[in-house]
Amino acid sequence: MRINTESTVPVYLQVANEIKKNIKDETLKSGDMLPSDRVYCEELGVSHMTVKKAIDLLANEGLVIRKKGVGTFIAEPKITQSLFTLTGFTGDNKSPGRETYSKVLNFKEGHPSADIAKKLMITEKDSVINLKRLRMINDDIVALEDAYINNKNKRYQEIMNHDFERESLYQILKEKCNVELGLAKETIEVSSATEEINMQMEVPLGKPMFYLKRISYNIEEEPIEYVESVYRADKYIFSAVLTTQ
Amino acid sequence: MRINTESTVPVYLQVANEIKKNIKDETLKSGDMLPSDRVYCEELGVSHMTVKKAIDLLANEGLVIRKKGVGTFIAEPKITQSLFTLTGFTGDNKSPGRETYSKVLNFKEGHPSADIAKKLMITEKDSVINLKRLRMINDDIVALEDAYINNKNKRYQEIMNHDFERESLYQILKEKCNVELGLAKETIEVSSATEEINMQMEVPLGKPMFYLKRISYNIEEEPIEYVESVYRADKYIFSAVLTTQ
DNA sequence: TAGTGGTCTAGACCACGTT
DNA sequence: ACGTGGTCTAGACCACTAC
Repeated sequence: MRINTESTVPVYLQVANEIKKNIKDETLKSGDMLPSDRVYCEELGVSHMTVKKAIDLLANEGLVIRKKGVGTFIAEPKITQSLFTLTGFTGDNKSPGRETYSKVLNFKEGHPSADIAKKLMITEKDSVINLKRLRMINDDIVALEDAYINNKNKRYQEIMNHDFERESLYQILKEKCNVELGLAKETIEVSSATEEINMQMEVPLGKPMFYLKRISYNIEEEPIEYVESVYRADKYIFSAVLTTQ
Repeated sequence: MRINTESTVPVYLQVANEIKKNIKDETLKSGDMLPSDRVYCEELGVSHMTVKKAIDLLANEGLVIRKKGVGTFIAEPKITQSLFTLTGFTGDNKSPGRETYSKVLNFKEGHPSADIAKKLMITEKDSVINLKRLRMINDDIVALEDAYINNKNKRYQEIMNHDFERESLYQILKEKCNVELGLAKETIEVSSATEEINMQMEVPLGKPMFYLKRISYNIEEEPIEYVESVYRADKYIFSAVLTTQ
């Protein structure tokens, strides 16, 4: 690997591109540890900050994973998840060699904020159930899901009797609450990891993340659920099937 | 604005959060110019690199726009585009006060690469039409679209007679080539701006971008078009309507 | 010419995980 | 204790834009 200091291409980009090539060539393979930042510094005659900027770029793209105090590793390929089915996380990711589970961070019944009430088309005096879960695949935290279920007239109180580390919310809604979900409206944008996300998802501050918002409706077109989710953009590819209508 | 050097929260994040607050408070409004990096340095007693890191974070989220040699400005709200309709860019963004147009970067008939041929289910000897366009909204470049149209047996040769700075590809396919599009399969991921994107879209290197890939099929389920697009993640929100099937 | 953001350095210190 | 990545500095130089 050589650096061309005459080039108009910034040094950090030249470094990033070289490492990218090695990943595509499979000179560096999934799981391999990269030489440390300091090694690159000496080898290329470049400063620490410049090497860091190069490798951080790759980390943001999900090509590489940085572990503080350990090293930098070539990442596994991204996970593809369908946007198009309402089966939720558990259903979407059931495939061999991939174990999915959840960690419940918050689970309680209460009253909605003005914002949530509006989205569920209920009042602030009605009941909602908040279920906040970390979503894991093979011990990696890949998403944080914060769901608010429209529990007007306590009709879905049954939900509180279940354990959502093991059970699927959609399945309980369907089988125990007789909810037939119709459609859902979703938005997807990119933002960077906040302090809260940094703490709870163990993701570096400022890393680009997918932010999804979804309102799910039953077949009577009544809003049942509002969810805000954050997915790791370095691990996820979303897929969708579009129609001409 | 004050910096707490005792805090475990990095200085650059404290700076970013303070500016974020000012944007949400509307102390700083859409279009306003921020104080320059150097002003923040002096005011906060912090180095250039640290201030830059803070403001770059906001730029990556699309809250702020940096213009070299000019200054940093509060951004307009993001644009929402539906994933769910196959009407394409022109159709999606037709709304009052928003003028959309395209700049053609490449438009020619030829033979596909092995990769493109496979996706269109044709051979490398068949004909494809490549149409590469910059997509603009009110003079801003918001996307780069690189489309390959399956022109096997030269059946859609008519396409070459049109001007796609003005006309819509989907409309020509429908009206002039009698193509009835059925469904399309799309994937969405996040990656960072390459050198090519930096040059053609006038976007800073390494900025997170949406990368979309789409294969569109006619109602006989024959692949008609393969498109790779790059959208500015700081300007776009995608929306979709999901069904239980 | 003056001011802006973008890149880069050489060195410092920290927090973390492994040994 | 050692090596890792993460943060920060003080200063340098560049390319770009506006005046």
